[in-house]
Amino acid sequence: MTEKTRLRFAPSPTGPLHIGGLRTALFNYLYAKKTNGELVLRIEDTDLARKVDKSQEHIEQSLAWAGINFDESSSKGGQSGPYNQSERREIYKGYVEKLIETGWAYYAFDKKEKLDFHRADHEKRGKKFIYNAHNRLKLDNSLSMSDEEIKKRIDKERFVIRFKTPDQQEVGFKDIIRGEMVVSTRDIDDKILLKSDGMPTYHLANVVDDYKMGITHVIRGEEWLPSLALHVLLYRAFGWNEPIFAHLPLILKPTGKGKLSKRDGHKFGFPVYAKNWKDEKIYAGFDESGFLPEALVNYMAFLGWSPKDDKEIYSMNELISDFSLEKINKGGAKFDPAKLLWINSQHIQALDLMELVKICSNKNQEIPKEKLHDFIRLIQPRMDSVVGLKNKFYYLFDAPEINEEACQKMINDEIKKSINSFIVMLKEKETNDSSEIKSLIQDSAEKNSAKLGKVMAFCRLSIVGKMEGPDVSQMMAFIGFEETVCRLKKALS
RNA sequence: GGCCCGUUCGUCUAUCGGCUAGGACGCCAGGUUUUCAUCCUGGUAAGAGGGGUUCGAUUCCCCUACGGGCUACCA
Repeated sequence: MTEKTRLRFAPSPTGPLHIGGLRTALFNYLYAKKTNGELVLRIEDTDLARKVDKSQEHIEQSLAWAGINFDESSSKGGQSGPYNQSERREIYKGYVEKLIETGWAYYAFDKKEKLDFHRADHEKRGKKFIYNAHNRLKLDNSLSMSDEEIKKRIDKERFVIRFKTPDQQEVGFKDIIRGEMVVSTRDIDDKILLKSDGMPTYHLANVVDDYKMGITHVIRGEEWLPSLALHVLLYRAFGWNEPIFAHLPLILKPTGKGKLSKRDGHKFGFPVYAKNWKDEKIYAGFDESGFLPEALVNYMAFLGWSPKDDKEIYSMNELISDFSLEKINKGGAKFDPAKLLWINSQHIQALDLMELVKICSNKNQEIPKEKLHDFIRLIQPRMDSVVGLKNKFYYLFDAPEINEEACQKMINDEIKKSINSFIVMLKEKETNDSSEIKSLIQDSAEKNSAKLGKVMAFCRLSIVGKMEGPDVSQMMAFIGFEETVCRLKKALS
């Protein structure tokens, strides 16, 4: 029983990797690491028509950015390859033939139009057309044909291979998150296993690959729960032990209801992708929007999972050590951009200054390199994003517009005198040292019997244009005494 | 429509029959900083509804409501 755990993340390359997929990948990664197991990246590209160029690349880059590393994948190699399902046709073909031999599958020649008609017709009468024991003998398949006829037809006709769902049977199985479940085969149809283009459907490919790749735990989204019974039946038809299943709750839209979709990010004004995705438009990624990968990972882990205690700010390694499948909950979780931002700010605050400077350096090219270090030191406590810094703290680079009304309101004779004497002292001293500047302000306020708080406030208004920003004397030191004098004079006039 | 899954403060969640229902984000108020932010302290606010089971139900069971997922030669 000391079998090594093996997990997999198996996205389909039909577009960019969004946060739901990333969260599934993360939970697989966390559990694999937690149990000293292995993680496989498998690409489920069996639908040629829906395959999107650059998608696989985007998926791999996103995962790498988030710090989710794989032991085996198409780019990394491994013992269980190939890792793209499109390269595994022969494997599936072999297994599906076994199913035919053992009577678990059969050929079907039904035309799509005919099936569509049955479905529409049933719906009209308030019924549900289901292709299984209920009516399969009335349809165009190999179940009522001689071997000879079957051979003849598969030689010249397009066909699919369907699973022969057992009749009226209760299938029992277990999901780690939901517990025991029972489904009647009456409600399961004879799913297509092999499509007419020779490609497997998800159900077949998934089961075969999970078996062939030695997967011990399948952690995937809740949207797969309805087909779990089918998958279990497939394992049993092959005579294989099924892995342990865990179906994760869905990530929902922040407002209203429903599964968070790819378009929602655009609609609500926050990213849903790890990294930018370009097609006709550019869809923002968390990376390019100023989120730290550790922060996103931290937030995602809390969407559907919680630790034993109240700790909330986690590094990846801490997540690994505290993670457990048992603490995953059942209900869907709404995506909350405000909380993500807070977690991001917490991770930024915890960062070493040099490291933060390095990160910001790449993402804020418009800020002169020689100023970056002092700038970041100044603003770190009020950062919640690592991009758009110059825009947010523009007054540290360019003189802001003077708010005359506010200046008028605030000023009086004592303050005016204090500021003037401060200007004189500053010009004389020519200092850019913040503590020296601070004592100059104090001196000038004292000499003119002005309240230091008021003088400070007026300085702030002059430097920033409004009542925000870092410490006054530190800002003055940053913009330099000449610029400081200039802004103060402007505010006085 | 059918099948499946779910439902605790606005949001993420704790509670595994004893609850004055705890924490975090957000919001509000105060404090620290003779300035701003960080930070600290406090406040706000919840177990969908109805039946059972039980000495006792947020917790277990049933029904209803609501939400979601699936229902393709998509994954």
